[in-house]
Amino acid sequence: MAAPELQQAALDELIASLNPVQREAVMHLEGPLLIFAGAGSGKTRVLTTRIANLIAQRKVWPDRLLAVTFTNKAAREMRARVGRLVDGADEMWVGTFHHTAVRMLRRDAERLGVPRSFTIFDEDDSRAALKRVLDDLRLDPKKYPLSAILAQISKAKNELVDPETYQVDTYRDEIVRRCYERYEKVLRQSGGLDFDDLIVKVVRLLQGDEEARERWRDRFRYVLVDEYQDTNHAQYVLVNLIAGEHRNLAVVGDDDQSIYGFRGADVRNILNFKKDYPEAKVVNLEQNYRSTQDILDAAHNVIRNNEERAPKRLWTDRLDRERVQAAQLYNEVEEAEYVADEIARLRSTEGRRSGDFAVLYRINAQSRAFEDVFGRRRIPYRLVGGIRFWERREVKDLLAYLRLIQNPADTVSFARIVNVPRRKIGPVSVDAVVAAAAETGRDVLEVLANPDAVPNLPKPALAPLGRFRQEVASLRATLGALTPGELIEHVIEVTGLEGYYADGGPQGEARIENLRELRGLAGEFDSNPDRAEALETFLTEVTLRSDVDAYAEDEEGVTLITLHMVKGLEFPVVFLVGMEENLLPHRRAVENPQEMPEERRLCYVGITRAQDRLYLTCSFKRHLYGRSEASFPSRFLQEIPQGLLGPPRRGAAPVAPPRRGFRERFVERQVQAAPVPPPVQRYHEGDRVRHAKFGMGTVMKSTLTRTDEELVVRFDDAGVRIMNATYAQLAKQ
DNA sequence: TTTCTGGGCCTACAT
DNA sequence: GGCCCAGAAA
Repeated sequence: MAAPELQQAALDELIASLNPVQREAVMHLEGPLLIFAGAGSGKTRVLTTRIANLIAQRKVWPDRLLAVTFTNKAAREMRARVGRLVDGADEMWVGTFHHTAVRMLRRDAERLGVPRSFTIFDEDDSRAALKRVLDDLRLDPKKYPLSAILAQISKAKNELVDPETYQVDTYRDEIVRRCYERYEKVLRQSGGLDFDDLIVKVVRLLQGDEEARERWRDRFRYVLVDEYQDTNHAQYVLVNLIAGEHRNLAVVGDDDQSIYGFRGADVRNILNFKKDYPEAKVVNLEQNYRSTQDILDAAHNVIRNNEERAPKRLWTDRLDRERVQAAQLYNEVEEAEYVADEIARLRSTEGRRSGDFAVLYRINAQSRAFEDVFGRRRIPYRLVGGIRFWERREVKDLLAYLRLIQNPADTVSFARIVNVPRRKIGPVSVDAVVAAAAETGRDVLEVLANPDAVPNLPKPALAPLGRFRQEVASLRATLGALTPGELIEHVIEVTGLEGYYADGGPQGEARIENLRELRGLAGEFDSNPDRAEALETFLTEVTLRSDVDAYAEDEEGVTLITLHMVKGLEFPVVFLVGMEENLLPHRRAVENPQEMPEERRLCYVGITRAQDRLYLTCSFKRHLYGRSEASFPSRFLQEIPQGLLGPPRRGAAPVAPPRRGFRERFVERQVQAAPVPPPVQRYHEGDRVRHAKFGMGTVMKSTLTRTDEELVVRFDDAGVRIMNATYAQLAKQ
C-alpha cells in the first residue's frame, strides 16, 4: 500500500487529467448526481476517481459507501482501482444488486422470517419448483407453459406485486395468480429465494422494519448505482429506500445502452431521475476515447432512429479513419471463414494479436460455426457464455448435494438428486416424501428418519431411501469440519457419482472432468476457517456468478460473445455478425414492433465496442433451429449511410438490398418518408466558421446523412457542438 | 414402480 | 439440436 501522500498526489494528477465535464462529475460529492455516460466516455475512471475523492476530501469512511455495479467483474475492477488511490477500499460495499441484497439478507433475514442459511434458487430450480406446482394443480402444461408462467411471476415480483395484490382480469390471470401463490409456498417450505426474491425481500425489509431501514440508511451515506438504465422497478424502489432521504445518490447510465427490458429493466428510471431529484446535478459525458469517428458515425446513424431517447451524440478527437466494412456471405460457415480470413490478414499485416478480436452475435447458437471454423484453422478463441459450466447437469447435481447438506429443507435439491445415481427411487416416492415434508413442516432428513409415517410411500422405496438418508446425514455431519473442496471430494466418494456419469464415451469423460473442475473452483474458498460459512459463500457465489465475471482482458484468443454480455468491454477489432432480419433484430421484435428499439440499442452496443476497425456481416442463407432458410440484411445495416461503408474485402459481396417484391414478402414494409433532395457536402474538416451565438469555431467533421449534413464543430469559446448544416446558419470564413 | 426408448415439440438475451 | 412425455419392458 502506497503512503497516503503518494496516493494524494496520484489522485490530484488523475483529477487534473480529466476533461472538464468529467471533472465536474468527480467534484460533485454531496447531493444527487446523474451522469449520462456514453459508450467509451471514460466512465469507470470518473467513478473510481469520484469515490476516491469522496473518501479523501470528505473523510467518508469507505464502509459507508455503497456502489452497485452490473457484474461482479465490474465490482472487482472498481474496488481495485479505488484501492490504488485511497486506503480502505476493501471496506466499501461494492457488488451487483443481487450480491448486495444477499449480504443484507444474511444479516437481517430472520427479521423477515427467512432462515439465515436460505438457498438461492436459480432459474433451473425455479422451473423445478413451478413444475411441482403445475402438477399439483393438475394444469395442462401445453395450455400453461412453464416458461410463460414463470415469466409472469418474475414480472410481478419485479413490479413488487404479491399474489394477494396480483391483478386478475381474465381466467388465465387467476390461474397464474394461483400458481404464483403455490410457488411462493414451495419456496418458503424449501427455505429458498429465487433471483427476484433477493431484491423483493430487501425492499420488504426496508419498508416494513423501521429499525432496519434507519440502520441501513445510516450505514450507506453515499450510494452509487452504475448501469442505472438497466434497473427494474424493485431495484429502483430499493435504491430510493436507502438513498431517498439523505439524497447522496449518484446514478450513472446511458439510455441508449438499455438492453435488459426482457428482465424488467425500465429506461424511465434514468430518464425520470430529474423528476425524482429535481435538485440533481446532471452531467453528460459525450467525448469518446475509444473509437474512430467512422465507427461513432455508424453507431449514431443507427441509434438516432430510436424516438424516445435523450438527444446526444458521441464525438472523438481521434483523426485516423477506417471505413466500416460491410459484407454479405453465402451462409454461416462462409461468414465464419470470412472472419477467419480477416483475422489472419490483420494478424500478419498489422501485427494484431488474437486477443484484439471479438465476434459479437445476437444468440449463443451462432457461436457454433465460429467454433468449428476457428478450431479447424487453429485460431485460438475464448467462448464467453453459451452452455454454461454452472448449468451443466453434473455440476448442478453435485451442487444440489451440497445444498441439501447445507439446507435439508430444500426439497427441490432433494428431488433432483435422490435418484442420482440411480437408487430405484422414482417420482411416486419423491412426491410422497415432498408432500409429507410440506404437510408436517419438517425437513427432508426429518421425514426420512421416520418413513413409516409418510403416507402413500411405496414399500420398495423404503430401503433405498433409508440408505440415501444415511449418506446425506453422514455428509452433513462433516459440515463444520471439511472445506468446500474436501466436501465435494467426499460427496463424490460417498455417492459414487463418477461411476454414474462414466459411460465409456467422451461425454462421460467430460462430465467427470467437470466435477473435478468444480472441486478446483471450490478450492478458492478453502482458506476460510469457518467451514460452514465457506460453503455458504461458495454456493452463493456459484449461483450469482455470471460468465463475464471470469473474463480476463489480457488473455489471448478471439472472444466469442453475445451482444448482451459484451456491454462494458472493448476490442480493437470487432466483427458484428448475423446482421439479418429475424436475427438482429430478433424475430420476436419483428413480430412485436415495440421491442424494436431495444434491438437497435443492442446493435448500438455492438458497434460501439470497436476501437479501430468494425466489420458488419450478414449471410444470404442461415441454418438455424435445425433448418436452413433465406436471410435478409438487417434494417440496421440499411440505416448506415453508404458513405461510411468501405468496399468489401476479397471473397465477400457488398450488402445489396434484396430485389423488390422478393423482400416485401418477408420483411414488413418500411414507411417511406417524403422524398428529399440529397444533401450536398458544404463543409470540410478544418474549415473555420462563425455561428451567430457560439462565435468562431473549427469544423472537426462533416457527415452526409440521408437528409442533411451533420457537423461537429469545436468553437473557440463554446466547446464542441453537433449541428445540422441546414439549421445552424454557419458562415464560412 | 422404476427404467428405458422413441417421437413430437419448441426454439433469445441472463442475474 | 435439446427437452419432455408417453408407453413398453423389467
